Amino acid sequence: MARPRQFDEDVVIDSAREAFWSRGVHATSIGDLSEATGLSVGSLYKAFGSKGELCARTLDSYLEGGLARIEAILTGAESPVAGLQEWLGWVAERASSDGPTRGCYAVVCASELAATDASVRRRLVAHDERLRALVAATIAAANEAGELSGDPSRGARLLCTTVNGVQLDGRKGISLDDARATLALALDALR
Amino acid sequence: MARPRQFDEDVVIDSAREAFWSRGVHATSIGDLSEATGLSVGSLYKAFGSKGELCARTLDSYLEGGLARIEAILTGAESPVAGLQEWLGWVAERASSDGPTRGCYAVVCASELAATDASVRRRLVAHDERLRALVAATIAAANEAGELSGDPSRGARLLCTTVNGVQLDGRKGISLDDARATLALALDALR
DNA sequence: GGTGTTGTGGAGTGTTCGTTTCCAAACTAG
DNA sequence: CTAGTTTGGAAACGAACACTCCACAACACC
Repeated sequence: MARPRQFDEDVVIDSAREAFWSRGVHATSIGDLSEATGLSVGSLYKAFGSKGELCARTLDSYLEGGLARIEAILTGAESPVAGLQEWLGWVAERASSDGPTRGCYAVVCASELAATDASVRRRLVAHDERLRALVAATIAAANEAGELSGDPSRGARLLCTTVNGVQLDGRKGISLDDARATLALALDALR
Repeated sequence: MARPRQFDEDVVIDSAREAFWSRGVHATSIGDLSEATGLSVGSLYKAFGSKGELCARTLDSYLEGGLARIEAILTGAESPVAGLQEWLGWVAERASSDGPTRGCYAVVCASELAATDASVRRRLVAHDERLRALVAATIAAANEAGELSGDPSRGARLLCTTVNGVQLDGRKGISLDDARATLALALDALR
């Protein structure tokens, strides 16, 4: 009954996230977003309401996609420990690629927004809990298989925290080898 | 020969850091800084040149003070491992105190500025290296004493990365017990 | 093909930003 | 006391910000 959209919302969200990610959230202006997405300022506002809401959308899709990806890795591997290793390897590659402007988008949002924006903080905390639960379940399965030992929930916390730390290192620049070695050592702590 | 300053530069820097820390660097305006420090806008500019330079000063003094503190803890303890434990305990307390607006100031600067400001990045990388060297030396000493084993430089990287991760967790909110347990587990990986 | 509805994009909104300027007050040295 | 210098602070600057509005274009429906 009316003119259809000329853009794919998901594509726009991905482009916007790229912009937020590389420059930082506060340092990215609406003009930057317009340039990055190819949409005019007016269209951005009509589609997403505000800069904050657009940012929230980019974070949500990032978290959701990441969690699904991790779940696929963990459940698709040959053994629980192999799954964990594959996940950590994937993290190491992400953290060390593309120079110092990368790291984890959630980490960027956490340190820039979590202190002032309660809804972002809630989102991040909820995601952390889901991820930790996922990892803890995998560790528990590895324990049953005799591959690991120790408290799954504490182990999950160590792994997730170290993963975040490595991604923060990635923001400052870290080599693939260093990232891999650090994460492997953290996994060793659970044996 | 002229009117003396009515403020202590170090006190002003500390106040400015508090403001940057709680609100985020980009989200803190000159007006906020003027209110936090008690100095007028003009005086701030006369004394520090620009917002960026003032921020750099707050980061430098933070890094320097932190490193000195850690060195004192590590060298003043009864044994190398006791020193590491004391350091990690101190980190856990800092990360879990004062609600979700804390965490590590260096982490805030890293994720907000490191991607775009090369001089900040260099500063942070240099500090990381000095801290890792300090920790690696302590681990090496612990190895000699038979308290720990394994490669000191990799162990230092794990500890420092996990410390940063815990401080990032602190930004989102973490309990003292969780912070302590996570760091203790990381230290266990070096046994 | 006309009609109605929605998407689009650019010009324009008021606000706030970081920064500068200016001047009077405050203080020291002689 | 006086001359000389620096501080402190209010007002003002242009630029950039997030956001709005409106005329027009593009399509679905009848």
